[in-house]
Amino acid sequence: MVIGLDFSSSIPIYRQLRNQIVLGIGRGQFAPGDDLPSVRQMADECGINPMTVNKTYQQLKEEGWIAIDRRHGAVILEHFEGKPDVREKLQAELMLPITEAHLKGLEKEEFYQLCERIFSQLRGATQC
Amino acid sequence: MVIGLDFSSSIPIYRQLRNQIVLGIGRGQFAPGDDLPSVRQMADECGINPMTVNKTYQQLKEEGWIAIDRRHGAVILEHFEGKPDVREKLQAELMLPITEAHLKGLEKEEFYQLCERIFSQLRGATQC
Amino acid sequence: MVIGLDFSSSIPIYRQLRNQIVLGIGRGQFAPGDDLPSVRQMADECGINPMTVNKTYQQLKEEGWIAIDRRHGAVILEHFEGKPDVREKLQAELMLPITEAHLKGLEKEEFYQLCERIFSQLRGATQC
Amino acid sequence: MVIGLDFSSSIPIYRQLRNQIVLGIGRGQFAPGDDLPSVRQMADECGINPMTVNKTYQQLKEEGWIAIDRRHGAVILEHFEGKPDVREKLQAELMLPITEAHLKGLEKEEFYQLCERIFSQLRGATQC
DNA sequence: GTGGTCTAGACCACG
DNA sequence: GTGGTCTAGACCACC
Repeated sequence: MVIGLDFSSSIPIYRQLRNQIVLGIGRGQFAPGDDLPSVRQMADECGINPMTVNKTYQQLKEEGWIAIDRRHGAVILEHFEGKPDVREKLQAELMLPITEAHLKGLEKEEFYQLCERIFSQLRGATQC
Repeated sequence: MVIGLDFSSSIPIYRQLRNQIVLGIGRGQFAPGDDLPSVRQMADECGINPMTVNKTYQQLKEEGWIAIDRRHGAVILEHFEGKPDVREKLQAELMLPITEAHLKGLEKEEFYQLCERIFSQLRGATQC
Repeated sequence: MVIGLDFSSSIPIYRQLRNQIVLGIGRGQFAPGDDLPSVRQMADECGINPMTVNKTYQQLKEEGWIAIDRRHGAVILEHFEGKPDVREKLQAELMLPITEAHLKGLEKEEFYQLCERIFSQLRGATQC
Repeated sequence: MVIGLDFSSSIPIYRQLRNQIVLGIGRGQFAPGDDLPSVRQMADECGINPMTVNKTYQQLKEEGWIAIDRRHGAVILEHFEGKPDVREKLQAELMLPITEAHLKGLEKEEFYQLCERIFSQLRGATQC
């Protein structure tokens, strides 16, 4: 797995790393039961501080994506039953990008095509 | 226009304000040609410092949403044809929320319903 | 003569107007002895405040470009013998744009071509 | 590097600082990959407020001269291939000074000598 | 240590 | 009246 980090982004590194891992799970590059690289290994690969990786892993654990086992390190979990506010959270996250894209002239159809493309890259997604 | 700011959010105030204004344009609460409240006025309304509002306005100007006329203050612009990378930006912004929602069990259909609801609130959007 | 003003520019209007008039003199659109429009007329044409035009004219007078005659209004002068620091001032003004253009990859030859083009538009310039 | 600021100039400090840094890059005093002093350090050296330096750095970042790395602060970038309108921008910037100098009697040859002198001070410039 | 944000209050130029 | 700039001093997140 290749992790792309942008050190000059305004998004903190630990958060970028977290996002990349979640996307990796979505794409099927990490399957439930898989181990994540150890904190050190990941830190070396990415050229960042182990503390930063640690923070990422703690967050992923709190969010229910992984379990951290003293003996085996971080393991991807099977079910991601997080908080039940998926819809509200999603709506809040979509509102701004959709509005901006609309104002900049993007057609709704084109928007849906784009969504389809994203869905098609997801593991186990219903193809349309 | 009522601007809702969350002072305990991790999103900077100047950015929240910027987002609220863009959403306002999307909803048609601000129409092209309209004046935005003056920096001081907006600052008073929101209970924040004028410099913070100033930063927001500068950003909106750079992004092409408004022009700051020496004589009349800030005015909403007509065309928002900014950079041609609307699609790429949108895709980058959608990737993560869609992936997360999918992994948490949200069906694609439900996702599209949610998008429709957002679109239906936009000024001049094609109703489906 | 058409005056182009940008009301959202960071350059004050009175200064933009001053620059446009100097450029007009350079192009030969205003010849020595010509009258400038009256303050009112100019203000109307440009859609700006007469006070602003007044400020421009005062500045042009101080800089030695025009004379302001109570009876005839503003007249373009023949000789523009300003302060003798033309070279130093010019060097200071050229340093930054040349450096930036160079750093952005503009070749020296291209730069000189561009200068030639500007010179060729000047009244009474030696053609090369 | 010595930064010369004129506190009585009409050009804002943050802009003067920005210009000085770009000139420094042009002269080779800052090479790609070099670190700029930290915001606080630069502020101390120049005797100005850190926020002012911050504004300069943000502007340099937006203009593509530097990147602000979360870990190491500001770094001079390698390529300055920004917007493709270098020529137009340059022309707009040269028009006025050339016109004024011409009207004040400066010969074209003298102008070119002056340009040569500026070019000769640039890092990696072709000597003529 | 770094940069990022925000405030309060001041002063200035512009129109 | 408007926006633009600057300061001093504070607090925060990140690494």
